[in-house]
Amino acid sequence: MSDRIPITNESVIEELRRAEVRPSTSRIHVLKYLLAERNHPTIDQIYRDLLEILPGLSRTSVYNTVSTLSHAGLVRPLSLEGSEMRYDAFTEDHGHFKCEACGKIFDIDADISGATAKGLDGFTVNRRDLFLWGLCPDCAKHAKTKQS
Amino acid sequence: MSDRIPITNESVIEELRRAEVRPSTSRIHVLKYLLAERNHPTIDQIYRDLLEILPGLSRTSVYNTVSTLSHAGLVRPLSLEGSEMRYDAFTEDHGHFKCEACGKIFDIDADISGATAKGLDGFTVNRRDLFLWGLCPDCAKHAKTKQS
DNA sequence: AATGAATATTGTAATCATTACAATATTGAA
DNA sequence: TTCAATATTGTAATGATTACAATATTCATT
Repeated sequence: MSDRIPITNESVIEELRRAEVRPSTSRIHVLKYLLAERNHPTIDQIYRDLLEILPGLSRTSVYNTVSTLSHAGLVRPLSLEGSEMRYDAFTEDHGHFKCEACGKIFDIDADISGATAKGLDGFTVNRRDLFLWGLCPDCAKHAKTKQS
Repeated sequence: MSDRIPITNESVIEELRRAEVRPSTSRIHVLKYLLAERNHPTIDQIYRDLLEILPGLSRTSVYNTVSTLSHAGLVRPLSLEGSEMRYDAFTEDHGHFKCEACGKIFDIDADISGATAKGLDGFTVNRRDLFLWGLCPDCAKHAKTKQS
């Protein structure tokens, strides 16, 4: 999609420092992974993919890292179903579409900044997300006939 | 808030039949509970509260019931964080605000029907939800000074 | 009202994601 | 290079959810 600035270790380290997070090996790699892949992965996906680059990596470390990055505002946790959390390094306000057939998650650029709407006087909004569920174009095509 | 039509066992049974769901005891009580309380409860909350009325109730039964009701479109599962699912019997499109301090969930009537917006050609949208996180008025007041 | 096949519920035992925690290793300022 | 602060590891809990077999309930039909 949009491959703007190349994501280097150095640029990731800078981003971590800016957020006052110590740039340890796993933090650098996890954030870099999320920025590069944009795949809304689960902890396990991150763990398995990074294990090839960082042989000693532990699952717990991925949990800790992602938690640190989330608290620092560098990563946004997504909870589109009960089972597993997913993580997104794009923290500008945008929405997410989850295909109920293939499970893929798509970013959607709906404008939800205005959606703070009515009946929210006195509420402080820190984070917002628009979630849509349905069928992605590919799965919609295949399901045309055999709808459940 | 809006106590419109009184929720009777009979009205709930009718709603179940309309959705072609057999009105068993736990289904009637779970749906009635959700319609009456509007409290976005967890499975455990439903279980504990209904146990007083239905002494033999099992947690598994609440899981099954809520799953059946969800599939029938009578109940909407909410996943605002990783830990536990919550359930809402109001299936018209509306949003949810979760207070990060007290954990309470508020319904918000933001208009998200239009939010299907750009870049979604070919996508079929079945369900949508707008989630907001932040502080509710009460907690915002208390946190004025001691912000984390 | 009684019967019986289809379906729902129960309760226990898995499973799976996440967290707690103590031991070890790494980071970065001095 | 040294050292205190902090991060990572790995194992062992925890907590939500699911699988499943035994039992009970529902409801259409007698």
